[in-house]
Amino acid sequence: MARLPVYLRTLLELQAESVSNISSERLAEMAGVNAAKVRKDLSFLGSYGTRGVGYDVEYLLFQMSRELGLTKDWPVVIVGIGNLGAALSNYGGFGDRGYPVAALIDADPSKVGKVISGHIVRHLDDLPEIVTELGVAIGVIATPAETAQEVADKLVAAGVTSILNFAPAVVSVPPEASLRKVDLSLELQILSFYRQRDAAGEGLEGLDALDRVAVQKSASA
Amino acid sequence: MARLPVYLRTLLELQAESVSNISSERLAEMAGVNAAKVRKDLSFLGSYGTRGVGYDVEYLLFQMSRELGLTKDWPVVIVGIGNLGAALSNYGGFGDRGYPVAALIDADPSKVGKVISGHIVRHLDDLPEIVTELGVAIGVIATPAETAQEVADKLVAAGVTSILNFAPAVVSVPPEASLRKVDLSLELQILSFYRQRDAAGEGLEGLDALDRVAVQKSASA
DNA sequence: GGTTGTGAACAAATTCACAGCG
DNA sequence: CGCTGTGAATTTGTTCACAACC
Repeated sequence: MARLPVYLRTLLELQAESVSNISSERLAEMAGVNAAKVRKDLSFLGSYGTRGVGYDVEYLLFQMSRELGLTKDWPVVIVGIGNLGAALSNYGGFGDRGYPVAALIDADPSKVGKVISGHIVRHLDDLPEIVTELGVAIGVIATPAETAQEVADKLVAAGVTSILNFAPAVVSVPPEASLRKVDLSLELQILSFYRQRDAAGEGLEGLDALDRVAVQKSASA
Repeated sequence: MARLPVYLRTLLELQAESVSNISSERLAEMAGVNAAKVRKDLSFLGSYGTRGVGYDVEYLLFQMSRELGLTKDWPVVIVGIGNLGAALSNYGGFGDRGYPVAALIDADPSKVGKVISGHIVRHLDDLPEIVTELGVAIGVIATPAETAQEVADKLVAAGVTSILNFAPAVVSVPPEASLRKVDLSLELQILSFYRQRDAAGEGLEGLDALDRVAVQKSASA
């Protein structure tokens, strides 16, 4: 369930504020969803709430972290050290949250050996050894679109079955692997599409109330 | 419709290969979706196909670009020049696709005035003037979670009604604005969740066939 | 013959609404 | 009495299947 991480984040905020107990209603409000949905989603993990009272923040966090596999680190390898790859390797948000960058990979010999954000760039051919040595769990594809599928295949062959794809291309993986994608220009195109619609109608005629609610939904989940 | 940009990208590939005509079946295969869905989605734009023949790539591209608002540039302002903000400003993918970075903004006086990726960082207080001067259409939030809502409010107040949020926080905007979000750690958490499930079952018991198909779906759309 | 466009059938996701429990 | 957990109702999204058309 793609919404669990959102609840997790909200619960962490509550914990930081020393809130010990929370109702589905308040949690829903903070997470920006419907209360019934929160209860359905949480009941998927088991019955961790107390009727008439709500959910114990601490206990729910524990159960959820366990379920989300956050009790251990998941080393990440970034393939494709162009602008975006270099940017991601320098982005602290991964390591802080249990996804340390274990290695940087590129196929371009002129990049191999360079040090970027404290990591030596290694060659794509060494991928199998790197994965084994460093226990890589997740592969991030930041290559141009043309090579994305090839890199995905090599990641899977090397035993990396969780892949996050930033390349603007349709990539497919065998059923034993999981793939998620983030396409930045695609997000911008969707935004300018809605913007265009709004402007065209000089108001909101082009978009009905339901569409407008949809606009506010997550770009990803 | 969040799938239109995917079709657009596919059509651009076809155009590059000088393919002049395409059936919904082939287009569906390339875009990784069902053929009926392609036809439904495209018919939403109008009747641009020819029965027994297919769709004219060039003509469909023209109509789609118009619909997606890609006939003009949409200047982008990036707010929050930390690791991620700096990374995004240096990422060429925006400008290349019609979303030039018009300005960089931060609230930290020690960052204001610095030159990053060829842009002078300006102060958040100057946002209204910057938006008007440079015709900013889209705001990208790359601040910490705590300030994301405040920045969104200021963007909307300054007249920026299309916002892409990278901060790991729930941000709400008034109905006249559109918001999409990209949360990188959230994507990783979802991936490690699936990975955990796979490992737990030592096979695929924890996940049925339908779930596995869902795993391969887009992380965003 | 081949392919679109679309109503009808189906499936999934969301929301409602309330019984059951603390 | 309040809030969870969940079956039923509703809405939304997808896929099927075929008539209409080139």
